[in-house]
Amino acid sequence: MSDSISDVTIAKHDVQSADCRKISQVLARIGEKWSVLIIMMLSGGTRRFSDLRRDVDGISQRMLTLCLRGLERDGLVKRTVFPVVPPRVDYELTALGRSLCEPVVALGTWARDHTAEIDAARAAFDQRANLDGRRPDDD
Amino acid sequence: MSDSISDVTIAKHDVQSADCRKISQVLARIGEKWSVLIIMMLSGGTRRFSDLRRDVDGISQRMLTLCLRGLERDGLVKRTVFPVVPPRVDYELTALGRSLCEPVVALGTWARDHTAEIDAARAAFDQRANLDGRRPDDD
DNA sequence: GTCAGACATGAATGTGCCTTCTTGTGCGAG
DNA sequence: CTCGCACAAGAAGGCACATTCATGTCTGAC
Repeated sequence: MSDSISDVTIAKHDVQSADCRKISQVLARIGEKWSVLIIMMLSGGTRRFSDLRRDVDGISQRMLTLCLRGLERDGLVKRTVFPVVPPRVDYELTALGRSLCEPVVALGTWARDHTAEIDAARAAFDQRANLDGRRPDDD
Repeated sequence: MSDSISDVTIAKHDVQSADCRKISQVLARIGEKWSVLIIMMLSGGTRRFSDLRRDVDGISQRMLTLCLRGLERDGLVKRTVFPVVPPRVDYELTALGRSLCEPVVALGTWARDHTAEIDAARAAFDQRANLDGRRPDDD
């Protein structure tokens, strides 16, 4: 195994996996618990903090703040502070954020269409694991 | 706020957010660190454990095992054990797993195309945060 | 007997998201 | 003065994924 062959192989592979790793990072971010909910809500237009808070079932003020901050940091969301009292803060998707909606919707469509299959697979897997009392085998 | 209006509003909203939550769960799963790498590798055809181990830079035997088991449980991957010594175990995408590749690739394309923007947004956000020594404002 | 190969798993630890609870800010109303 | 409003943030703890290290399994070769 000469260095030149090893370099070529690794270099080629790195290019591929660098893409995959970036995918993975993006997925990890938008896969955070509240991200998609919030992105999809903002896809309908600018919303103020309290609107979002009320409409996202189960989210706390704290989590909403954190999530919005993360999305803002990624450039997906724009935050607008109004110099009024009581304070008012609006959030809207940026162009980047809006461009993310399509692939997210596509993935969401896939998830919705295949939920039953995934759940069934999990149930079957767990049943096989329980029956065997160990790792299920295919032999 | 009568019960009927409240019920209608909540019911309608739950339907939407139930979808979003399922999306979020799926995203969280495939957003796990190694999932996409492994899915995309298997998209090229059946691979044996040790092949995957060698080709995924940085993954340990342990993490590969765990990740593959998770994907198998979700029905995305099929595991085939050969009754030979030394042991041989092959993994391949199921039809479900293959159907996932398209949306994942679409999202990956988006991520690759917008990496620079996200990175720039992050840098800008962090710089604003540092300059202000506090929460950046848009006023 | 030991060792190797290929894969799976147990145990302990680290990390980061998630959550709850609490406090802070800046004004106006009473 | 206290309280309310709308939003942001600090502190502490929980939980699950990720990691490292070690061990286990089943055979064949030596």
